[in-house]
Amino acid sequence: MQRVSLKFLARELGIAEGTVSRALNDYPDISEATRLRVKEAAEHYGYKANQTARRLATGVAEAVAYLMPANTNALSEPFVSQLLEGLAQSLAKRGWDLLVVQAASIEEEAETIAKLSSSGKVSGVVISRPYKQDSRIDLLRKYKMPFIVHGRSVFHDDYAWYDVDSQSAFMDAVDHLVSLGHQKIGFVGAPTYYHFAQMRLDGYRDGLKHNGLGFNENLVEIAELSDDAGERAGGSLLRSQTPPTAIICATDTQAIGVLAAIRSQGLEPGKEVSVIGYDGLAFGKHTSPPLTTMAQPLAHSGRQIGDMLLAIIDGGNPVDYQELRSAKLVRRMSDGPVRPENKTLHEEE
Amino acid sequence: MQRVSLKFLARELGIAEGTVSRALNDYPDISEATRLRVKEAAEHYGYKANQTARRLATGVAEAVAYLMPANTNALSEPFVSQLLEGLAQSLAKRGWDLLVVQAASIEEEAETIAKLSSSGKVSGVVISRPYKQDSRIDLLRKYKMPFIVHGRSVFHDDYAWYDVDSQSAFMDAVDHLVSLGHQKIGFVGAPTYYHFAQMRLDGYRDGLKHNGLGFNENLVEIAELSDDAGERAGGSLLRSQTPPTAIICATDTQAIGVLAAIRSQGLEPGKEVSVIGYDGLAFGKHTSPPLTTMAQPLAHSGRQIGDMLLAIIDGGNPVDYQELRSAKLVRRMSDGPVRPENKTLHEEE
DNA sequence: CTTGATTCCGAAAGCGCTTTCGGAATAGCG
DNA sequence: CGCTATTCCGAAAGCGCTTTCGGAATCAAG
Repeated sequence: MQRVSLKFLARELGIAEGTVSRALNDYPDISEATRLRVKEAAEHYGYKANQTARRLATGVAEAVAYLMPANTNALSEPFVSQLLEGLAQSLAKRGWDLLVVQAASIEEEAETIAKLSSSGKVSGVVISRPYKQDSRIDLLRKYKMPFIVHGRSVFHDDYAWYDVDSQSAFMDAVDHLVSLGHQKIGFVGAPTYYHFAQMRLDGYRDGLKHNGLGFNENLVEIAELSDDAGERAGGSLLRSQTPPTAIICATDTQAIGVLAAIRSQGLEPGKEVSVIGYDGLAFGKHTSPPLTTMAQPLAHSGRQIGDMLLAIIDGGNPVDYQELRSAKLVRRMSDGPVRPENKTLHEEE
Repeated sequence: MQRVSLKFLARELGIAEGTVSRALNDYPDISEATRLRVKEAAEHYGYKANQTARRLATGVAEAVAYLMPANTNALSEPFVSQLLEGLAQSLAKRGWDLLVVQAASIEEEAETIAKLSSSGKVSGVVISRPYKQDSRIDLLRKYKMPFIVHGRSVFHDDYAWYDVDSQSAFMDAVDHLVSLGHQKIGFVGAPTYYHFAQMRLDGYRDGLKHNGLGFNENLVEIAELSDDAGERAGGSLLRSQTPPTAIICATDTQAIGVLAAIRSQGLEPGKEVSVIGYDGLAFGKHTSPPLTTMAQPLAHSGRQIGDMLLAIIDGGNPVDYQELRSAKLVRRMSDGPVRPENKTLHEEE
């Protein structure tokens, strides 16, 4: 495959291989004249350094890995392709590669990371959606592998991360609902081994307290990250003795399930029961009704994360690379003022 | 990073490096005894071959690349993460890597491919959504790089591909609509430089003919692959002199735009105007009304594609790896029997 | 013109693995 | 027991590149 090698170029130019290499890499001990000569020849013959050989010689992998979340489902992970896109772009500026690796299961993630760092095929990794205590983080640290976490774990002081402040986002969501007159605000959360889930729950509690509302555990349900799970959780909230007039969900995916649950109770989401999601997923525009959500700015997060990782690989101190963005409310149609006590169905368009 | 090397193992065991290597790789000229001894030691010390070195020595990259579609948008490409997931799984069985590469623009795709094959860092590539004449395919062929196409181009006899028969899917969609009494069936297509777009359009025409219906070019609109574009296209169809009573869309993403267009004309999708999408995207369950669609079986397409690619890299004849799946109608709520001439609005729940 | 400092390049030693080749040790045969 | 097959392993040559080291050639300075 590799037609023109260093050796070929060297022979062609009548100079030593090492010289060609140094010329190409702008070593200062090469005269301007031969540097030019070499570069021209390289251009002319279409020389591309064999990356594998270079890697072996230099010991730098020129590649980073993205650890795919173990059990993804298309509905809940639209962020993956965006993230990848941004990452790839960021790395491309340096000619580095992006590897996508996936552990077969949670248990194998440790092994996957071990293999990744001992094989030396990447010089950095990024992981998504950490748990409260994430063994992946410990491992990465132990192996001294540069990494950045897309999200945060409980103790996040000593590594690099990029996260959105979902805690205050959920406070904002509560504030918003309270300003609409809601008092009984339900919460559909995610499994709290995810730290983001804990933070969102905390944000919900904080919001309640901040508005002088009490925390009522009958008003919260924990559900998996799927529309179906959201629907079940929403249903049981609605069927409780004191059903909420508004429900905040940890993710948009769950929220659309809640929308369905509300409808199946014969209630109208956005009118009789408000719901607010989190993520700002594009398809929320097309749900029924369109989903009000706390949108996170995932536009260029991939690129951002890539740049941060590169900086750390270059020797930057991970602690200097901790970035907290904030989400903002995008109102669509699933939230509205609280209704009078006596619930009525289907009375108006 | 790499603590234990071949050399280390060899010294530890008091045998030659080459012997260790051959033992590990199950060469027949190694006695069972030493093979065991070596493997145990490897296990014990946690030896992992340095992949870079191995690649350089063997000349096989042990990696394949996925060429990300140039301008993705989260709504239209939920398939990417699924595909990647399957690909990664398939490759993992062999310990190979999955690279994700993205060309900055269409123009640079050629260069990207050239670089990919001359750098020797991958032994195969997969591309998605080919054009009718796709220069990427020509290039890949020219470089003798094993590849598989996710989709097909016009001339698809001599390379490997995995595709869904959208042409007959669209015939089926027309059949279905006709059986519901529809005669004026509109079509929102995709730009026909995509071959899939052409095939879907053809399928639509075939379906019309098959049902004795004439092709009326006023009933077809071509739109980009986005919800907004779909909405515009749907709107102009609806505002024409002979508005369709049903609209088939080349993609689900466009279809949800069409749903919106119908509503904004004061019409009720699924009742007054039927719409059928294509893709079977999960979020179609949550649109309003839930989207009827021709679902493609993308469940394990990634794994399938990975296996095919591996087979070709192993020397398989690409022509033997052409796989055509079929899509099937999943009825949700956006299709229904044709309404009487005089359109009435909002008359029933 | 000699000497010491510079500039520039060739030679060679790796990086960690694979693979070929040849030969020592062992086995099989007459 | 001598001879040819086998079995098994050590040695060494790469893979294509980087990087160190030293020396030839050029320069500046005395």
